[in-house]
Amino acid sequence: MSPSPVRLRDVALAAGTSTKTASRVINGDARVATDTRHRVQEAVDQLGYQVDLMARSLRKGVDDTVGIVVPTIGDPFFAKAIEEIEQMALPRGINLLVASNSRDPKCERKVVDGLLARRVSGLIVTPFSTDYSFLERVVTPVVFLDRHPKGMDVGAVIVDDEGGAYRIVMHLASFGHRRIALLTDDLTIETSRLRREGYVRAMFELDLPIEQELQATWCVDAAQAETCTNDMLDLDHPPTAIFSARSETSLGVVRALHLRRRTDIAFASFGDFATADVLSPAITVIDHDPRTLARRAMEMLSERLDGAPASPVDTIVAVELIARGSGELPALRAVS
Amino acid sequence: MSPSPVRLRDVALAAGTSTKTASRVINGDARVATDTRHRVQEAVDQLGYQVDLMARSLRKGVDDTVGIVVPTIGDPFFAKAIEEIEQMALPRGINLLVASNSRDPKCERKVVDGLLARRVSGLIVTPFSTDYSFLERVVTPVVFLDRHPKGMDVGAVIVDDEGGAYRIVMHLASFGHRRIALLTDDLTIETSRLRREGYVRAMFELDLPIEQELQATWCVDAAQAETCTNDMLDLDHPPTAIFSARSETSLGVVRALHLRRRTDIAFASFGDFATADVLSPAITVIDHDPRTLARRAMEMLSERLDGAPASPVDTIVAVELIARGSGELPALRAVS
DNA sequence: AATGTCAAGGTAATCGTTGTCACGCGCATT
DNA sequence: AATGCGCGTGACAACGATTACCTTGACATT
Repeated sequence: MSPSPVRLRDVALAAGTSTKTASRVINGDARVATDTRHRVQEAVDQLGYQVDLMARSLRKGVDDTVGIVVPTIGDPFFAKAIEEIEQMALPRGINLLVASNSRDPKCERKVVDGLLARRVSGLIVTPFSTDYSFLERVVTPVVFLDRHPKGMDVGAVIVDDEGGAYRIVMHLASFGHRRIALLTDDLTIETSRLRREGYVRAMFELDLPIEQELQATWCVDAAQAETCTNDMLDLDHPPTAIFSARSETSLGVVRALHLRRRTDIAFASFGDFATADVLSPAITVIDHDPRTLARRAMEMLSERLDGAPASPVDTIVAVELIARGSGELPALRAVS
Repeated sequence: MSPSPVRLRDVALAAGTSTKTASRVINGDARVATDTRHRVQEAVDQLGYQVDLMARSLRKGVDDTVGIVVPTIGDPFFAKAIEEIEQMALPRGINLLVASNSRDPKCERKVVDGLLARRVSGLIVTPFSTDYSFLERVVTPVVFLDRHPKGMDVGAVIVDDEGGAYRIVMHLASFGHRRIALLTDDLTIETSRLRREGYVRAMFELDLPIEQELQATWCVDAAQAETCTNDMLDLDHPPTAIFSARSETSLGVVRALHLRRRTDIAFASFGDFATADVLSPAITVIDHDPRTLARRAMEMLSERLDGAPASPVDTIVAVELIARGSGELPALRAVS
C-alpha cells in the first residue's frame, strides 16, 4: 500500500463531484455550495484523505518548506535557533529542512543546491565560506543568519559582535587588567573576525598593546581552547584576564582554569552556556539569544515570501553583558 | 524566474536526444552510448541543469527525505542526535525534515501526519504520548528512538534506562547513603518511568524505603528541578544524596546545591552535560551518547528502506557510569 | 540468408494536484 | 422578453520527471 491510497479523485467520486470541486473544498475556496462542501468534507473524513504534498508542490512550483543551513546542528546556539524557527514555521504548515555545511565549502554549496532543487520556499543560511554570488540568479528568498555571505552585498540578521566584544574588553580593563588574552575561532569566520575587531578597538582605546602571545585565533573547539589557555598560563608574563569569543571555546577555558585551580584569573565569554552561573566564580558573559536572532530571521523570511524585496540593511540584535563574578575579578598583581 | 528555469527537455534538446535518454544519463543508467552520455553531460553542465526533486518525488512516489520527530529540538541530547542523523543522511543524498512534537499529543499526531503526507521515505520518532497504532496501516518505515510508542508492539532503539538508574543508585548507596532522592520528568514518559523503576529496584534490593517526600516526579525543566531540590533540602530529614534522571533537571539540581553551598550532598545525573566535569565537585554521571543512539536508529531505518521488515526486538545501547566526585561523596551524618 | 539477441534510444502515459477557461442556471435588470 | 451577471461546477491541461513499452539497427548464430 502506498502511504495514502486515497486520492483526491476517490474523494470526488465518493462525494459525487469533480476533483476540482473537491480540491476547492480542501483549499478553503469560498465558491462552493454549502451542501457540496459538506459532502466533500464528509468523504474526506470517511476515507481519511490526505493531500499528497509532493503533487501539490510540483503543481504550485514551490514546496511548503524552508531550509536552514548551519555550521553545526549540535551546537546549542544553532540548535536553539533551529528550534525557534521550527516553532514559528509549524503553525503555518511549513516544514523545516535542516542541513549542516559541516564547515566545508564544497559541502556547503552542495547542500544549498540540494535544498534549492527541492524547491524550498525560502532558505535561512549561516554562511561559512562559500561565495554566494550564484544566489543572485535564484529567486528563492534567502536570509542570512549570524554572518554575511561572501560575494554578495545583502543585509543579514546578526548580533553586535564587534560592540559586544568591545564592551567585554572594556569591562575587564575596568578592573585593572592590562594583559587581556583573546581566544577565538578561525578568523575567516566573520563572527570571529568582528569579535576580534572589537577586542582590538578596545585595546587600542585603552592604549594597550596587542600581544601576539596573548592571541589564540584558531580555536575551533573546546579542546583546542583548553590547550591554548594552558599555553598562555605557562607564559613568563601570563594574562590576568581572558576573553573567549565563543561559548564553545569558553568551555575549554573554564576547564583549563579549573583544572589548574587558577580561578583567580578574570574571564569573560561571548556567549552564555549552561551552568555558567553556577561555576565558582560564576562566569561573566555577553548573552546573545539565538531565539531572538532566529525569530528576526524568520520574520524577515516571511516578509520575503510575501513579496518584500531583499533589504541591504542589517538587522542587528543587541547583546547584554551579564556580570556574574568571573569578569569582575581584579588584576591583583598588575604585572609589568 | 523559477528556481531553475532549465528543464530536462532543455538538456535533451541541447544534447540532441530525447528526455528519456537525458534522464538515463542523469540517473546513471548504463545503457547509453559513451558519446551520447558525454553530450548530455556537457549540456547539463553548460545549462546548469538541476533535477526538480518535487517532480522526481511525485513520479517515484517517495521523497528522498527522512523525517525526525523529537520532543525538543533545542535539547542538547536531541540536537546531537539530529546532527548525527543528518551526517549519515547527507552522503546518500537524503535530506532531513526536522519537527518537534512540542510535548503535545495533538501536535504530535499532526506533525507525523504532515511528514507522511510529504511522502518521506522514512521516519525516526521519539514518541511522546500519541497512540501510534495508526501507523500499522502506513507503509512508510518508522523507527522509534529513545522510547516505545503507545499502542504498538515494535522494537525501538533505546538506552538501558532501568539498568543505568539502578547502577547509579547502587553507586550512591555504596558510599553510605540511605536517603536518596529522585528527580524525574513526567512519569508518563517511558524514559522517566524506566529510570524510576531502576531506582525503585535498587532501593528495594537495598532494603531502603521509597519515601514520598524524596520523590519529585514532575520536573519538566531545570527551574522546576531547582525548586524541588530546594524543597527537599528544607525537609526535616533531607536527603544525603540526589539522583537526577535527566541532564536538564540536573542543571536545576546543580544550581540549587551551589547557590545554597550544599555541595556536600552527593549527586549523580543520568545524562552528561557540558561543564559537568569542571564543577566542584565534578558531577558523576551516567553517560549515554545520543550519537550512538542516532546512528543505530539510522542504520535500522536504512535497512527498513532496503526492505527489511520491522523488528520487534529492542536495540539497547549500553550506558557508562563516569565517577567524577559528586557521586562519591560519603554520607557523613548517616541520619536516622 | 534468415533469425535471434542485445544495446541504444524514443513515445506516450502517468504520478496527484491545481490553474484556466467555459458552461449552465437562476435572478435581477432594461 | 431579452440581456447580463454571478455563482457553482466541471473538463482539461499542465507541473517536470520517470516508467512501461516499443522501435531500430548491428552483430552473432545456425
